[in-house]
Amino acid sequence: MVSAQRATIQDVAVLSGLSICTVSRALRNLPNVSEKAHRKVAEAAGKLGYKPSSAASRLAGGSTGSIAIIAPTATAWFFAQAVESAEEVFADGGHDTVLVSLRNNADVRSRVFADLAALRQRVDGVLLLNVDLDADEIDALAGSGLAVASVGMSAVPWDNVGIDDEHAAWAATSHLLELGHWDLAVLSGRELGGHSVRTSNNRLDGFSRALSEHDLTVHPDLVVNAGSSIEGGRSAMTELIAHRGLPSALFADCDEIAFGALMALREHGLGAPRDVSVIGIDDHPMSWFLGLSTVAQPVADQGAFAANLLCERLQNPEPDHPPTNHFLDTKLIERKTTRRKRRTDKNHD
Amino acid sequence: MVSAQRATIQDVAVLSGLSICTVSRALRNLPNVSEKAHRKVAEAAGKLGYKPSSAASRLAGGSTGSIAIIAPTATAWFFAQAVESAEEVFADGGHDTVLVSLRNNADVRSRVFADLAALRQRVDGVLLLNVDLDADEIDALAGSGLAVASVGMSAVPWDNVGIDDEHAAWAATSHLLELGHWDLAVLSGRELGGHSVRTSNNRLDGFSRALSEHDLTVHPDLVVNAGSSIEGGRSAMTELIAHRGLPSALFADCDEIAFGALMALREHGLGAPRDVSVIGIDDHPMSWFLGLSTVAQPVADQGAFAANLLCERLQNPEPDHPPTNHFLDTKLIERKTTRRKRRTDKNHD
DNA sequence: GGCAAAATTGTAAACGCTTACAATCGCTCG
DNA sequence: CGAGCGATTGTAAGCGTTTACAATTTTGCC
Repeated sequence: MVSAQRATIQDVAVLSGLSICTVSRALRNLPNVSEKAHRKVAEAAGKLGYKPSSAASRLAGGSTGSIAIIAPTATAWFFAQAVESAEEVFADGGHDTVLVSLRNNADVRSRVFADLAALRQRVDGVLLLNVDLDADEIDALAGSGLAVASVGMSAVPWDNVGIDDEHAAWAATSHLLELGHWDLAVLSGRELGGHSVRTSNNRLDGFSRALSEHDLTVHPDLVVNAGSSIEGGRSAMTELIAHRGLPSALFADCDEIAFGALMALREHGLGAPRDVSVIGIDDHPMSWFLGLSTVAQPVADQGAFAANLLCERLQNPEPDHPPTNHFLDTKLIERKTTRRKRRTDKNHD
Repeated sequence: MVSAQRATIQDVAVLSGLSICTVSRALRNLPNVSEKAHRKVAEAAGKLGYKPSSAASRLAGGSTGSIAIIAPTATAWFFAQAVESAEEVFADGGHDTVLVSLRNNADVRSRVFADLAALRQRVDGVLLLNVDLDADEIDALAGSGLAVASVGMSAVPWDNVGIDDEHAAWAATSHLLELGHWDLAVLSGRELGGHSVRTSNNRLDGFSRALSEHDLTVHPDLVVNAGSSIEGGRSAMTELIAHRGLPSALFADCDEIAFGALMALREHGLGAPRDVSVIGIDDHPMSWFLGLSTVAQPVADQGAFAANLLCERLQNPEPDHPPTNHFLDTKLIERKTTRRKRRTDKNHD
């Protein structure tokens, strides 16, 4: 079957008794190929174990056979999950996935978006994970000829899937508020190495809304940037304690930040919920163990869903049905790091 | 500078007043190009913002400009770290990185290794992360024309970097033994979806050696497979407790497994070190917080180091200096989940 | 049965690069 | 001063696809 040398479309053409051109069309399911030709080509290709050369295809203007996943970082739990699930979908669809980590670095990010033509040359599409693009970048991407889908974005001219971040944060914050806490701090992940994170901004909005519904306003001293990692949460919490003192309750942008915050508390001889109530978002596998209250979100589903959307667009590029936006459900999980504020709780002023 | 249309080598040739061929050679630093030609080409290329088309290059037999990272899974902490650090090195070296997750799945794995020619067509090299290859696969890879480097392998005909897994496990186990524990169980990650994991096998060896140095032997009932995740550790521990009862101490193949084990203990109303001493390997960011004793290893360094080795091989393929094998240091960190066995400790038989 | 239109198939020219091989250049040396 | 040689540069033939466009076959209808 499979010879030492890779079979080319030429071989398939000869074996099937058709021209290269017809073979090419049959292989890509283009119209104007007879049933019979289709069969012959399929058979010949199968017999030869033929796989098209993505290099040649790409060079001639066809598809590249690969898709880029662009993520702010690859190490955070959320991204690792989303990347893996998307990679699986891509692989099953016959696409290679090229991983582009922005490494929380503004330079890297601008370099990537500065030369979309270069990217276009190497991949057919892009899956964006929680990258906060400005209007120009959105336009550039949309007009680049690349198929695009995203996770955790909004108001973008392509398919998107995510959760309602504003709502999730609102739910988490409201939970705190309903427990009687009013001196709330946020450990936000909205800024990461010079570029902002869409979801975190939305979560911050949800946080403010919950506050204002209780006639409270968010005090700048009480929102501190924490990156999006355990370490980030730890140092942000340390900073918060040092500069501002302990709040009554804490909303962490994601569970990993919350973990870091819990660590910092422990380092100060403090704990949740005794000294502060703490809530996160994610439902990381460790959260149950730590008793962390959180808002659960389906992460792998988001990655896979968006990846599927992208694959579909790639398969039939014609039908210009408008971009869709999907929200997956989240759920408040009350565990042990949040509790009703007591009169005896320490609290300044 | 940069026109709407991408500059081709042709454009550079015209602008520099040289032939395409000379430009091509100059760009790739091949011999037999005069100093002057070099300068002219560099200048023209710079002015045009020229970037070679990887598709064309690849098709014509040149490099593809990308490197594959093959990992058993992309979600485990170790792999996410290693992938990110390697990706950074590759990106800085001008390579795209295509991520191939074996998804803990034997089928996926054999599909990948069955058609290395296909892979060769799409990437210049491969970075293997803890994939346990059999002799045939090693030969196939080594003879595929792909540049190869690996993390966590050994006895392979290409550059490798890792830690001394056998020693790390020996150190962890010896620590347990020295604390007076002799009824030891292992939560091993050596089998993952039908293919084995090199490092875990080595760690198991280290475990046995430590045991035999104390005139103990490993009992089959006491090594249970745990995959390589928190969930895996949790269910493995649950199984261990159910089928065999609590051991005196536990060596977990990695910290995540240990986390899972701690969870399972908690679910049974048990805890470490009160009811079992537990130690892992990694020094995951959460380990400090949980007081997990462990053997720390530098993960990002391993990924970056191996990636650099691979890039170097790619840059000058000629010098056939033999493959190198690098061991990075590990360090036993004694925290709170391990303690001296007491006479009052529960223990069957 | 014959003709136009529609459907199918084939021809050949890109796509942008690498690389044998040929051509040229500049020297050295007898 | 010219042959001869090595260093440099150029020519042109691929690499394996895609895709206008042309050629051919089939189909529908009168």
